[in-house]
Amino acid sequence: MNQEEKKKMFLDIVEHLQHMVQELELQPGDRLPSERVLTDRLQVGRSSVREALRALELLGVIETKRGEGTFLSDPTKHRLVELLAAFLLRNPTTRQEVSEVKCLLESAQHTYDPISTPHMITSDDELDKMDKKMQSVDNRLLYRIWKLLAEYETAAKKANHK
Amino acid sequence: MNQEEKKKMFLDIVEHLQHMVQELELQPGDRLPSERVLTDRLQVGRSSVREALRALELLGVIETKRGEGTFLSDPTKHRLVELLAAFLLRNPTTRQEVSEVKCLLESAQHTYDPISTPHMITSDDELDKMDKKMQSVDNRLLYRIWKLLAEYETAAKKANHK
DNA sequence: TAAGAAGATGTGGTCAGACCACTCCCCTGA
DNA sequence: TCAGGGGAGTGGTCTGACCACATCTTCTTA
Repeated sequence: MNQEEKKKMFLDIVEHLQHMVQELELQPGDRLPSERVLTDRLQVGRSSVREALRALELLGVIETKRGEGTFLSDPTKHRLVELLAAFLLRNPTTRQEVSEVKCLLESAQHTYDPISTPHMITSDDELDKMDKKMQSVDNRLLYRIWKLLAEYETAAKKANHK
Repeated sequence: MNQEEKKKMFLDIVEHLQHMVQELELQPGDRLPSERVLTDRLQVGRSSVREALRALELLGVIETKRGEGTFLSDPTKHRLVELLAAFLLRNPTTRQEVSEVKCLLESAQHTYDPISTPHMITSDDELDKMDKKMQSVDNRLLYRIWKLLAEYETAAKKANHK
């Protein structure tokens, strides 16, 4: 049956906030409704609202200032990198791998060219092939980072087409 | 003065949990202490503990089962991408940066050579210069990933010398 | 004796209320 | 005019109280 109904409150609230940001077209720096207002509007306990807000804060999606309120934060301040690290570096990662990826990034300072976007991947099939190629490179860390970025790019593309 | 002290409780707890996982070498599927035990052990309110746990749950780091407990989940199942995507997608700069770094990593499949580790950085001074260079590349994501790896590398080196 | 029922215990889920610390703004009085 | 005080609003935290659910224990009964 519909055992899907039993979603957790704080997840509902996270979704609700996502929609709110989208529909009101809130910009970075804009203020969100206060915790008490949300509590009242959503008819849930304040603790549930806070659990949702704190989760988003950990992501770096929002910022809170005591005595002032909750604000949508600058998208460039997301914590993708730090959180990434917490996950990826927890897996067995050799220093060798870290050094290699680091050197690879350093090479960018010479070749960097924002204009050229060589060979954009378009089809799922193509993405699959690239995945296999990347996976075959003997550096798990490299692959994991790439994979994550690829997923992110895919998600971005979908949202854009919409 | 040290106004840095005023870190938020739930962030402290998140860190504490990260360390706990690391030091006890908990594996995916292992159970974490119950909310009440953590409350007692850390001498904080249960609500603060829950805010930290819910944040980690949103990330997919942990899973909770009512009546049973809180468990460390499979790191590959994190929900970083969907979550961040929902909020950050509309920022063209972010998207651009993701694509660029991804392409850069893809270039590795041709040039990859595990043996050559060109020009290992050794001194702090050298690291500083490289930092400035990387920072000047017009891609914040690239810089942040590099920075993180550099820090990791440094930490690993120290731990090794010790 | 063995199977089932009932209770005890422990866990996460949620809510309500109470303070605290801080920021902002308006209003008063010198 | 302007410096100061105080109220109102906001996030930060703690406590206690339930509920729903899972597991283990114990007791009852066939």
